[in-house]
Amino acid sequence: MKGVTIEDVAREAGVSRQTVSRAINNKGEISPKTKAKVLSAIQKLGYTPNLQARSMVTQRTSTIGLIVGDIANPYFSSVARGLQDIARQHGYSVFISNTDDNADVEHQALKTMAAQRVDGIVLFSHELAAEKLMAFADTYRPIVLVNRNVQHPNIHHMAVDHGEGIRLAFERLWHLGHRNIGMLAPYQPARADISRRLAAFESEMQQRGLATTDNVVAAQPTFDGGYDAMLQLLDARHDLSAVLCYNDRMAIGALQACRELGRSVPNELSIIGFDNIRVSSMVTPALTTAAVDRYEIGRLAVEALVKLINNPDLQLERRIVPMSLVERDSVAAPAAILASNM
Amino acid sequence: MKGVTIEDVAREAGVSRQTVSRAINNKGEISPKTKAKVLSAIQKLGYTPNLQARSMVTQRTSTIGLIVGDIANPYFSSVARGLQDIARQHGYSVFISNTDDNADVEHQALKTMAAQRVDGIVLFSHELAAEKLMAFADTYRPIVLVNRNVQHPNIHHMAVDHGEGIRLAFERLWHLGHRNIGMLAPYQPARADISRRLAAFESEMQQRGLATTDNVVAAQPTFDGGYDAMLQLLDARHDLSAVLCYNDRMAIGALQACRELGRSVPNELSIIGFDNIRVSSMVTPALTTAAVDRYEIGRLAVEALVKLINNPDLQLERRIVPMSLVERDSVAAPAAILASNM
DNA sequence: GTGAAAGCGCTAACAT
DNA sequence: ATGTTAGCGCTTTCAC
Repeated sequence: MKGVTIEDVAREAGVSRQTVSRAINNKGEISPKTKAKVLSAIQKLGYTPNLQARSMVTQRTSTIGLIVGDIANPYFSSVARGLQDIARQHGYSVFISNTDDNADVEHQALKTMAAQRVDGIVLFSHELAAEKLMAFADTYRPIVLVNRNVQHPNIHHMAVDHGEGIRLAFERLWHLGHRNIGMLAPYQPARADISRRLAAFESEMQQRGLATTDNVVAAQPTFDGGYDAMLQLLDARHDLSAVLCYNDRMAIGALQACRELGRSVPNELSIIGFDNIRVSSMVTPALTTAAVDRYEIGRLAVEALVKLINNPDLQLERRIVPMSLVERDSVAAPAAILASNM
Repeated sequence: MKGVTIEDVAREAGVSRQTVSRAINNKGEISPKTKAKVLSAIQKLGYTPNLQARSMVTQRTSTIGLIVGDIANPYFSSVARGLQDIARQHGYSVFISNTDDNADVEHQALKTMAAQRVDGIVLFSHELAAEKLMAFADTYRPIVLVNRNVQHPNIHHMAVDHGEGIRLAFERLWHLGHRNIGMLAPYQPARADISRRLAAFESEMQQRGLATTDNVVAAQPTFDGGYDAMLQLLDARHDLSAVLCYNDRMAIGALQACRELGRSVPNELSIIGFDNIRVSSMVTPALTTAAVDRYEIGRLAVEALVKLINNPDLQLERRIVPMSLVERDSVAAPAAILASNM
């Protein structure tokens, strides 16, 4: 443990503590000569300012908190990376806490962040009751809440536009000439991300005067779910030329089903996933998929947070994180079109 | 921002600050009645102790630092999760910092941790010069250094035994009856993990009187490297019944090569990877692979650290993290043996 | 341009 | 069993 304090530096340099403080923080008037003297004393003694002590008086800790479900989840770890990079650029260190989407743990994590007096919090929380969250926000500094809506002056919002991902995917298919498009998705109206993706699909279809009977199959959002649903869908609708999937795991299951059925992807059938998980680029054919830039989520969140820390009264617009379509090898023009071009 | 201090609580409860402190920390004598009074005042005011202020006097911050190459790397994010879970059990919050394996950034991260006065650091560092690391350790508290050896009283060690992973894999193959075993690995003597895995393989072979000519092929540690190397290896040695790979990516490339060659895995050929990356369980056949429990690395690291924080003079033995063989579907008894059993 | 005094919120040590 | 005093390391305010 190092015991070098500002006092030691002051003595070494033959000045007062305040002068050392000025040299460190580039604040107030100080002669270049004195400053150099102080800096060399700091160097000599290996002094590192004690941020805890500083924060006692400035009421700022230069720390922020990130609360996620599970940092081992690649989604969150990418968000964390983006957040940390930008936080560091702004001079903040970051505390990370995992909740496993448990309400009590979420609450506990918030309290721990408060005890550490972090300057702001980026929060992924689905479980904590809105009133508890609001009660916490009453007593605390800015919070950036992601993918959830709880109105409070200290809570600012960021969200992924799930519908946009589906729209991008749909438009790509439409543009290529697909007219018989199906979708594989779980049926859970309570889950916002699921219902939004599904609603976006139905809305795209209806806008183009396409019927949505028989071309949506519900299943678990897993590899097996996608596999089973795909068999079922192709059985009901032989004419389908493209299938959208709620997530990549289902899409990869669907790919497997096509392989076993001998339906070539993308030549006979185009498949699009959602999320861009790691495996998506490794399956054959590599999966085209709609995705958010997760690093970008972290970046945007911390930039909003820093603004709010520096200006607590600011009211930021709900920020929508853009999505994009990662184009790989599971999508092509429908076979009919290809044939007519020959 | 909440302004409730211990003073406010004391006034509300009609006691002194010290009594409040005692109630919070369960230290010293305090009558149950007073304690209850204080606790209810805390509740009423929504008081949260200021850890920064506490740490000023206790010289403990209840924080630890984790410095890794990249938290978005699933390896590190699993380590981080294990570390955070156990840290929380011990009452520590954790700062995480990424270095991208850059020496300057590693140094910077250490300095930031020092400025935050973390009580201890778990460090993954390959690049920072040993002398700079030692100079830092001179001035600081306990450091647990993973997979690297820098002798210093404040630095304690933990390492993955790469050789053990290969030994486990080799023994499994041997036990099944394999006698013609090859290996795919990069050739980079400077990288400790590579040379240890290779050395372990050669040592296992020699111990059993097996020649190691022609059955090791060097290649990049990638999917393509594994693919190419496998073609080369099978061309040179038609009799091979099993192949060990430096990592899973090479192994998955090797799997692909076998598929194209029409050599069935595991019936004609057994393949074992190393690391247990996510995809390993998703390829066909699912890959048998040697792996460290990454969560366990985090757990062990923080437990060592906590011991050291509580007893700075302790000198801990270098801790070896156990490996295990994750058995899936890419390994079977050699074809010859299966045939003779029919 | 520099220094002295005050105080951030808390606990250790001593007093009562 | 409870209160008082002092001080952790720093910056802010106000003198000089």
